[in-house]
Amino acid sequence: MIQCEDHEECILTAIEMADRICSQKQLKFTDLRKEILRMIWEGHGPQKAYDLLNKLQQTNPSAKPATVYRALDFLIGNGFIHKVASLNAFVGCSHPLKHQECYFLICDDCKNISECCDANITAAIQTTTIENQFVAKNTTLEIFGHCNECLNRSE
Amino acid sequence: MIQCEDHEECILTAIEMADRICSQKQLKFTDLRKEILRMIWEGHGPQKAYDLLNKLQQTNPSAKPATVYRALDFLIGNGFIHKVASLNAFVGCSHPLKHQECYFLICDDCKNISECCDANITAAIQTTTIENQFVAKNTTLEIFGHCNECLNRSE
DNA sequence: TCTGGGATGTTATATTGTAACGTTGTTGGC
DNA sequence: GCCAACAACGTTACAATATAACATCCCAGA
Ligand SMILES: [Zn+2]
Ligand SMILES: [Zn+2]
Ligand SMILES: [Zn+2]
Ligand SMILES: [Zn+2]
Repeated sequence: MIQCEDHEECILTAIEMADRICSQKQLKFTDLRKEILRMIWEGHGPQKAYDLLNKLQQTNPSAKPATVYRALDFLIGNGFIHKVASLNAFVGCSHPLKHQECYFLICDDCKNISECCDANITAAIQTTTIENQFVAKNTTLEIFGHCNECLNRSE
Repeated sequence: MIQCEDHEECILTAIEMADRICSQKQLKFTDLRKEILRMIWEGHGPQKAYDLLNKLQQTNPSAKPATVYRALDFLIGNGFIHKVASLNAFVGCSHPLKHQECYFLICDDCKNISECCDANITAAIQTTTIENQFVAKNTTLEIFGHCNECLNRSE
């Protein structure tokens, strides 16, 4: 999900954005890919591949793991979703054109996940990679802890 | 591995350090746990659980997945190794007392992995988490790309 | 010596992800 | 329109990663 007021609206926006980008880039935004993207956005947090498969099988009983994983590959490859490596789960990207690197805050309690793609972090990482004479291609930053809502609730 | 001149020396140092810390903390550094830690350090990069199991079975044919995973849990829990989430692999920690959070540079070519636990990155992350009113407990930062050696070699 | 709890053994199973190959469907050149 | 090429998808099988549950062992401390 990632911070929204009207989640239906939020889902639609994400799908329309993906639709537009696919048109521009001549990518095939098939029903299957759209359906998987919708299901990822519908969940309020990281979605697991086999949960997506189970949901998909309700409307498409012949769906198989490869069905889901191929759609996920497409969506990841084109920046519409991210894989959360620490969770083996997938989450929608709220700004698929802006960047490759997304950083995440993930609440251990409510599982809410939000992107926190701060330029200062990017700069600090870049400084360190340069110091280490390393050419970075891809960065995974996943910060686990407790979100404000859960902290307040537990007081 | 992580930067060393004499890797035998490097392995021994890591094991002795773990031994000392376990004594101090009254932890049981059993033969099995020591063996798994040694095997992780012997590899020059992230080690996979089932590769460790295969090696272990050469001397301990009755070893099972749980055998390895329990030792890994102990080693992770006490900071002697880290899990590299993006790779489903495990790597020795070069400074188990210093911190919980280790950042990694991982070469896509040679698979060499080095810790890059820079304070500036930590500070940048902290600033962002505070801005987001988030209390961080655990951070995964894995930077993939190409190391200096591999860049030079390919020129 | 007894005993409680941690470590390990053992079996089974859950979860996550890919390989390989066949079929379908679209698209663009002829 | 026809056909070749290629991408998407269907299908089967399997590989790779990880955990649950319960039994047994073993040692430190009462
Ligand atoms: Zn994103
Ligand atoms: Zn929360
Ligand atoms: Zn470390
Ligand atoms: Zn390299």
